[in-house]
This record gives sequence, C-alpha cells and structure tokens, in this order.
Amino acid sequence: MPTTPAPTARPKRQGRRPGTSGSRQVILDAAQARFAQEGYAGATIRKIAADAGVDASLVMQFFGSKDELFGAVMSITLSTLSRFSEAFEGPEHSLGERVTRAFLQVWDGDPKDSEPLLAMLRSAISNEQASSQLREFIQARLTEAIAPQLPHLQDTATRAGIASSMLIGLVVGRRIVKVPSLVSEDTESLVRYIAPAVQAILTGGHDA
Amino acid sequence: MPTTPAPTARPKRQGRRPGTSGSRQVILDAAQARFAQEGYAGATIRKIAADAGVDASLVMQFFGSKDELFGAVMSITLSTLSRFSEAFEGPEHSLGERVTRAFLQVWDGDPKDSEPLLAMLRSAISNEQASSQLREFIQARLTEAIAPQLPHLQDTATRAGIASSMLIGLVVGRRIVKVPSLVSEDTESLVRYIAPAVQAILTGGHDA
DNA sequence: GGAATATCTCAACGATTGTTGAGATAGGTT
DNA sequence: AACCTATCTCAACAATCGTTGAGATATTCC
Repeated sequence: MPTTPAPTARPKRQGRRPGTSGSRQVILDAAQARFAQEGYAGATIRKIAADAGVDASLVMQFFGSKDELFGAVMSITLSTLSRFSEAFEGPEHSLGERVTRAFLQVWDGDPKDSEPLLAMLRSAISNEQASSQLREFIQARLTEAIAPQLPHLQDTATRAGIASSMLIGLVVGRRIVKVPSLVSEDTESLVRYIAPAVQAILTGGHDA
Repeated sequence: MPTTPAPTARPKRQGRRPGTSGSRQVILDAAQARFAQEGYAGATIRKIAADAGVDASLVMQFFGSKDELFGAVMSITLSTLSRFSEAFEGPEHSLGERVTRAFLQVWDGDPKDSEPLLAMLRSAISNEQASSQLREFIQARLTEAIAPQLPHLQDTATRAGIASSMLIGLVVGRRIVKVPSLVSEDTESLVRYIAPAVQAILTGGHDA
C-alpha cells in the first residue's frame, strides 16, 4: 500500500499558487474595454495584451482562445444584465418610465457597468455568441421581467421585445452612432420624451 | 503647327470602351450583399471578388481600395434614403403611422433596397464613414423631412432623432439580432403596436 | 537548499488581409 | 492589317491575425 495520497483526496500540492499576480484581471479589464470599443472582430489579442502590459501569449495561456476570452467578458455581461429585473416592479401606470429610466441610467453610470453591454452590442454584428446572447436577453430575460407587471395582457413577449429593441436603438444612436441631438440631451430629459412612448407600447391598446 | 489635337479638346480616343463587360456592376452588387451581410470589417475584397466570379485585383483596378468600394456602395445607400422624405407628408395626427410604416416597409421589400441600408447599419460599428453617414441621415435628412410636418414645435430635431433611433433599433432587433417575437410579427401588426408610440414622441407634450 | 508549480516572455508558424505590378486577353479606331 | 485602350488574371508583397512551443522567471512546499 503506497504512502502517496489518492489523486482525488487532499491534493495539498506544492508550488506557486495560481492567480497571485492579478494579471488575469488586468487582461479581463483590458479585453472588456477593447471589445466595448471595437467589437469582437475589431479587438485583437495583441492590442488587449498591450493594454494590459503583457505578452499576447499570456492571454492565450489564461483563456485558451479569443472566443473563450470573449466568453469570459460575456459572463460578466450576464451579471450586469441581471440587475435590470429589480427595477421594473411598481404601479403599471408608470411602468414605461421605470423601464426607460433603468435602461438609460446604466449607460450614464460607471463605465465598468456599461462596457460589458457595449461590448455585447458592438460584437453582436460579427460574433454569433454575442448576437444570441443579446437575443436571449431581449426575448427571455426582459420579457420575464416585464411580463409580471402586465398580468392581464397576453402579448407581453411582443410588447417587451418591441420596447427593448427601441430602447437599444436609442443606445445605439446615442453611444455608437453619436447622433448630436441625442448626445446633447441628458438622461432625465430623454426619459420625459420616451417614457410615454414606452408606456404606450407596453400597456396601450392594440387596435386592428 | 502640329496636326494632333490639343489634349483637352475632342479626345475622340480610340481603343476599347470602358464598362462594356458589366463586371463593374456585378462587383458592386456582390459588394453590397457582402457588406450588408458581414459589415465593413467582415467583408473582404477576396470574398467579394469570388462572389462576382472575378479576380481580387480587378476590384482594386475598378475602385482603387476597399474604402472607395465601400464608398460606392454607400452612395447607392444615399439614393435609397432619399425616398423616405416623400412618405412623410400628410395630416399630423397620423404622422407616426406614416413614418413607422415607411420605415418598416423598406426592410420587407426588394433586397436591393434594404441591402444598402443593412450594409450601412452593420458597418456603422467598425467604419467611420458608415457611422457618420448614418448619423447624418438621422440628424439631418430625417429631421428635415419630419420637421415641416410639425411647424408648431421647436424641438423637432430631438424628437426626430429619438424616433429615428428607436425605429432603427427595431430593425436591429428584427434583422440583425433576430429577436423571435419581432421576426414572427408581420409589418402591419408591428405598425399597430409602434405607430402610437412614435406619434407620442413626435407630437406628444414634453412635460417637466 | 532543492523540487514542484504557476506566471510570463520570446520567437516563430501558417493563414489571411489589402494592395501592387506585370503581362495576357478582348474590343474598338484608323 | 496595325494600333490603342480597357478588361482581366497571375503571382507576389508586407502587414497583421490567432495560435503554439520552449524556456526563463517567480512563488510555494518539503
């Protein structure tokens, strides 16, 4: 009977411990910023590595491939998205305002919150992973969050999908295309313009 | 006094005439489809040339560079955009419906009409030319087309910018991200959902 | 101190990109 | 016919991409 412990029991390994330098997090931050700024196709491993002050091969060693690195950034995105749901509860007559404000406020806050979403938006055009994630966010997450606020309607998926797409379009116009009349307007002013429209989509009658 | 004519007067040149093979138009069509499907960064000269059944260097000979080829496709886009303006005239109480329908109908018609716009949309993320063109379209063209219909309002640029961005977001959700609940809905059904919202943005009161 | 393990750099690979120059081919003029 | 011009192909360039393997450096346990 050997004295060496079983492989599964108490590894108690010796040697250097993983993740002690913090470079992994620095790379992740740089990747998040690059993906947000240039999208999946535009961002390169070499530029991300340069931003992090690290060799490109180290990025590969940590994350395996560009796709897996992007996947790591996207998993951060998911946690950011989950914070939307909480903001939607309240009286139905002001649902449009709450949804609109929750949507717009994310993009005016900490870049560390908006960057993952920008990365997903910009990459949705060139990367299937980002595209399907954005699709699932609009279709499932947002619908699940909004539908309970409208228990008497049957077409909540359609209404939520339309409202979400239009709000995302607003972000595209304001943050990516940079339409002057949208950039110059502050969040609360935009909410006053948009909230009634979102309210009409979510709760308005659907006349034939 | 030489018998040869002056360089600027009556060229009357001999030799083969330009544009007799039609390859230039075939390349332009292939480029339009590729830019629409994969955006500026994703589309490559070699793939475009392969689609057109032509060598890649011929594309360069005709258009000079990838940027100039993209510029040629964008100039087609401008002519497509110009047809928007005509659809907006009419009574103010139904302006939202006309704008919404005009917007959505372009994407359900002939691909030769929607492809240039899709190319501009998809490329706006990776190419400054497409981005600034889309920005100018939303800010100037659409505002100029909608403003005359709302002579009594002062913030028409803001209202038109918001409405346009939201409608573009709808196209992004329906044609690029492919949100199921938007894809399955037909144009007229979407118009009934969206027109009241667009109407609210364009003509609604802006309460403080 | 060694031994083991993780972090990190260096150099290079194969593929793909936009682009270029030379030359072959086709069509129009005299 | 000869001549000119435009169309088009072929081969290759330099740059950049993601990715890989080997080795140097740092950290932890014995």
